[in-house]
Amino acid sequence: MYGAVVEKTPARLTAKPSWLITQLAVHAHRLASDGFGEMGARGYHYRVLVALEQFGVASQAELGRRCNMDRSDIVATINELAGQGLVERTPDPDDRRRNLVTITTAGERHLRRLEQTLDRVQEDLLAPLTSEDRQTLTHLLTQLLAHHQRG
Amino acid sequence: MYGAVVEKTPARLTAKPSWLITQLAVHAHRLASDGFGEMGARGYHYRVLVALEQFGVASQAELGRRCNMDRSDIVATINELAGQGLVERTPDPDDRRRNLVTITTAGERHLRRLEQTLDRVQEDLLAPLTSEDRQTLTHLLTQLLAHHQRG
DNA sequence: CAACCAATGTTGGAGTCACCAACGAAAGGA
DNA sequence: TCCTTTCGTTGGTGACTCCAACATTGGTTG
Repeated sequence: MYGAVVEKTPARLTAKPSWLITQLAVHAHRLASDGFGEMGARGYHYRVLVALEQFGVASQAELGRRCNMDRSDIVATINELAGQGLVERTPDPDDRRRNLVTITTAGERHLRRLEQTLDRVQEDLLAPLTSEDRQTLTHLLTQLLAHHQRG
Repeated sequence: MYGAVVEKTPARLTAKPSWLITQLAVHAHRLASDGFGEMGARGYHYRVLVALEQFGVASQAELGRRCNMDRSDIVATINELAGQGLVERTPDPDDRRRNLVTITTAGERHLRRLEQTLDRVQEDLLAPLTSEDRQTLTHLLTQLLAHHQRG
C-alpha cells in the first residue's frame, strides 16, 4: 500500500504566484463558465450586463473600457445580447459615431439569474477559507490589480 | 478640473474574487507571455521543461498529469520542443505504447533562461506587496488550489 | 474654412490555453 | 481468451485576449 502515486507537479511551478494565480483562474473560469453555459451565456455577457445595470446607458467604447474588453469584442457581445433581446442598440443622436446600448427588462432579469449563479461560484471557489482569510485575499488581490491597471 | 474621468468598472465586478483572480491572471499571463515570446516559447513549453528537469525522463501522459495539460496538447508541445532540439522523444522499450521524453542540455540551458524571465515576472506581478504579504498571498492561493485539485 | 488628429463602430484576423471525441496499438487483469 | 485501461495521435471546439485596418464622424488648430 504505497498509496496512490498522484503525479506531483514540480515545486518550481507550484511555488510561483503566477502559477497559483493562473491555475486558480482556470478553476474560477471553469466554475463560472459551467454556470453561465447552462443559461446560454458567457463571461463577456455578464460583464456587459453588469456595467449597463450599474451605470445605465453607455456607448460601446465606454462599455469596453469599463469591462476591460476590446472594442471588437464588444461588437460581437452586443450582437449576441441584442439577438436575445437582453440589450438594445440605438444610434446616438448627439454623436453619430456612437451607439447607445441599453439593458432591457429581460436583460435585467437575466442578469439577476447570472448573479445568483456567480454568487454560488464565489462560494465554491473560496470554500476552504475562513471569512477572515477571504477578506485578506480579496484585499491583497485588489491591491495587485489596482497596481497593474495603472502601471 | 474634474479630474480625468477614468471609466470605472462596476463594483459588482471588482468585489468578486473570481473577477480579481481572473483579471490578475490576465496580467500575469501577459507578463509571462511577453517574456516567453521573446525567446520563441510559451507557457506550455516552460511547464513541460520544468517537469522534465525536476523529475527526469517521463512519458507524455505523465507529463500531462504533472503539468495539468491535456494529452493532445502535450503532443503538440513535445513536437515543438523536439523541433528545437530542447527535448528528445524515444519509444519506451519496456512499454511499446509509451514515448520517453528527455530534456537535452540545450533544453536545460533554455529552461534556465525562461526561469530568469519568469522570476522577473513574479517581481513585476507582486511589486506592490511587502514580502510578508506575498507570503500570505501565496499561502492562501496554495490552500485554494489544493482544494480545487482534489475536490 | 481647411487640414489635421482623435474617437467610434466594424470587420477579419491572430495566439494562447483548455478541453473533447475518436482511433489504433499495446498492456494488464479477470 | 475477453475485457478494460492506458497511451499517443489526430482533428477538432470554445473562450478570452488582442491587433490591424477601414470609413465615418467629431473636435481642434492653423
